Amino acid sequence: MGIQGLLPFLKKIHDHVNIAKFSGCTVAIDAYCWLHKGAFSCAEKLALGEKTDQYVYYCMKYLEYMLKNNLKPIMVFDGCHLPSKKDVEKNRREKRNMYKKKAAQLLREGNRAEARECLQRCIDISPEMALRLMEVCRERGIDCIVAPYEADAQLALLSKSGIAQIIVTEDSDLLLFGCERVIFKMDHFGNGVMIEKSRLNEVMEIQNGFYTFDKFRYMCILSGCDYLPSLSGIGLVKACKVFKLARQADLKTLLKKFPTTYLKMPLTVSDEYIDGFIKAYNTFLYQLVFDPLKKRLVPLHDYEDGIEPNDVTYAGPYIPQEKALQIALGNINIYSMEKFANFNPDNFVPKKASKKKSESLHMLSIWNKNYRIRPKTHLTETQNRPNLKGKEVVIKTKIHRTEIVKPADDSLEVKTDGELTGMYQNSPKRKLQEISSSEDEQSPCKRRRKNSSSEEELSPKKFTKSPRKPEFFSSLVEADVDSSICENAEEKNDKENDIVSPRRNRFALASPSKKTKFNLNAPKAKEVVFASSSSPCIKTEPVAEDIKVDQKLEKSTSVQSDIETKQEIKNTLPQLKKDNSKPSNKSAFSWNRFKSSSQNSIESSPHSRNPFKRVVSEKQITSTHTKSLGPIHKSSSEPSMARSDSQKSLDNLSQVSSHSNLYSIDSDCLPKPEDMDDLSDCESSVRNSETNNSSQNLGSQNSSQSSGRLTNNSSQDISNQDNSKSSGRQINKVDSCESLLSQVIPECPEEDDDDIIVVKTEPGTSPQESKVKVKNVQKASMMSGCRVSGLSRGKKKLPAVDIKQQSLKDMFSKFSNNRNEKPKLKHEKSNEDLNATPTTDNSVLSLKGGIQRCLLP
DNA sequence: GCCTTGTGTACAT
DNA sequence: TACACAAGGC
Repeated sequence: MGIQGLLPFLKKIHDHVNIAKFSGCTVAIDAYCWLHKGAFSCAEKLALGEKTDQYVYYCMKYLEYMLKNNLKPIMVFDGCHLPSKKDVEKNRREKRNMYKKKAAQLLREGNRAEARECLQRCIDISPEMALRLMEVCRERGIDCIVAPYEADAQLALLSKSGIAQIIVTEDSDLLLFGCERVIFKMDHFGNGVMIEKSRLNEVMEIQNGFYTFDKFRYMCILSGCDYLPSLSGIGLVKACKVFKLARQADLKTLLKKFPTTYLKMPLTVSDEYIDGFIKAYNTFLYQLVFDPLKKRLVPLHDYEDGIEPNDVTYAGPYIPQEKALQIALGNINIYSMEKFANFNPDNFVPKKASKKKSESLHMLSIWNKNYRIRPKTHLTETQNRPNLKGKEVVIKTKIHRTEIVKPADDSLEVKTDGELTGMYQNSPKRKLQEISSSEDEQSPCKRRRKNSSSEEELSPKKFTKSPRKPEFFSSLVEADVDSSICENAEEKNDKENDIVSPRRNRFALASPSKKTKFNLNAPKAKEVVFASSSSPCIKTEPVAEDIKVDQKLEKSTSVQSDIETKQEIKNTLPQLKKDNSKPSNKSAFSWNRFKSSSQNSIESSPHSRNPFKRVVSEKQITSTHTKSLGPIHKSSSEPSMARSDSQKSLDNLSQVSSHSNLYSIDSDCLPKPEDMDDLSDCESSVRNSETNNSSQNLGSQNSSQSSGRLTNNSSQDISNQDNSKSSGRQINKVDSCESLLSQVIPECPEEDDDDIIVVKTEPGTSPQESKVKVKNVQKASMMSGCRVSGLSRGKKKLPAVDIKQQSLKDMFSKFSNNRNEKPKLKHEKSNEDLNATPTTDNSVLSLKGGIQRCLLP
């Protein structure tokens, strides 16, 4: 989700680049983004449980481009769900389930196109899919790492530690985590939008010296992030205004008074919101990540004095080191927490890795003992660009043919002088002139700014248009530019100029009108605390729940669902030749996960706690204060608020405000690592209670199903479900969904002898009545000359697929060719027949469009 | 008029 | 997941 509207908000500092320019660098990639996009193209197959590698090929296209351009990609995968993000994940899961139900309903109604849309919306990337991609990547010599929690934080670690110089993602959160350079919206040809951390101040328009990265982070959190919903009526613009005007106020006081002081809004900020704010901030700071070089689980940033790991378990409960390593290597299924691979980097030899041996140690695998981080000198040049004034240098600049300036109707349009000037200045020829011209006294930064407005009007692919790129990248990459150039005296001048250059902070020279009204010397003690905690600004649902409990409960629910499924199959499918009782985990449409996903029984767990409920013990207050507090009313005269200062000022709040223990989130309210080992008892008790609940519900559900009626408004039901409903109700909901799908399974009046698969249509009906046959599949496939998914020609039986997936397949196939005129084949009915009384005969034939192919003359 | 918020749509092939 | 757009509040 990220920060809503952040990327458009940062448009001013969008830098259109091609990643090939970073040749020789390491690129860390948010693998989930590509997987998700790749899965989009094969959503149906995934939903139907068919084997496909389409999403792998999709990702490899990007990676091949990078390898070709001498980049070292590191694929970073998501790990366990973070307790802080539990609500977000739950909502996503519910949405996916809703769309699954909707898809089934639409298929039943014959609306295949819309059903496909729904299936695309309920794409879920399973650990198995991630594993498949990892396997292919490793064969190609590409490093992969699974984050203990969020890939975002893991990517940030790679950036922070210097392992990766560039991050590729679609998630704007990466900027909050502090990544130096992030490329968004990258296409297969490496074109994307780069945002640099060092330029964020240009957007916030904060006076020179008053900007800190923390302010940017505060702004984003205030506007609403994954860990904290925004206050009503507060978006990025208003949040920016607040931190633009605010100077030395400590955070808690600032949050209390900002609506009236800076925004003139009648908004009351509750203490709960402020607590949530601090937690969100800490989650960005201290989320647990895996350091591949130390091979240890570490917080993204070192804990400040006064903060103990147990205080911030919402940023990721501790995981034992060996387990964390196995997760990082991709050997543990992060859903089931069971081992499902056995990758050992010490023994592994990639088969298809590039044979070209690099001498650079930073190009080795990060798991290799000889791996070394790429020297920083190459990249610092990008920040302190050499002043080329008076220098004669040879610059190699690759002109990328990918840029096509679409003439559109330019020729027909009447251009203004400004536009024409802009076009001229942006023409490639002109740019080369600019670069090579030593007479141009403008700094690269000034040129860039000058042209930025006209760039907007020209081309959708602006990356090659930016006049800053050639010298920027040539300094970074091309060896022809003497790197020592930036070490001479002129660099010093440049640095001095940089202070006032627009590159650093174009708003640094604030006009008098922009002067802050904020009194820098106002003592914090005088800040008025607007005491009102009654505002229902934020949800106070538990977030810091133990992830282990979550996983175990999820598992236990899925065990329960397995039991139910098996029982159903036992009762209704005596003739089933293969055991389908265990739904395929490989499917994005996995019923196992579908069922387990609706669990919210954790809320009823004795271990679930409300982190917002604060119980402050005297011991904690003492420890927090003695450890972390500086002078209480220290009024810094320094304009720049360093992180440690802000941290201290935050700590000070706990004394000033009535709410003590600001930083020390009460450990009594949060699960501790040692708690995690004691939860197995909880698991069994919860499982038992769920079994009871579900069995009762199952009974009632069956009785309602036996009436032969569909709960037609089931999709509405699910969307209207109150989150606070009991676990029993949740299971009921799942059952109702199951019933829906059981209803969509087609019936066939005919009987035949070969290869019969029987699936349940309705509970209570006899197997004989509910038989649906797939007739002579092999014959049909051979006759038609088409390939039937999952069925080799030598085989006679259908592949063992989940029954409900099979039913969906049937539904799909029934409606897949409705619009296509085609002659009848043997065993095949007309379209009208299909619509009237669908049979699975056709479904087998028409899978994967095989019908069309076999009809070719 | 500015800003937030909700809805619809594209994403790949 | 992000963007574009429209509606609605202030």
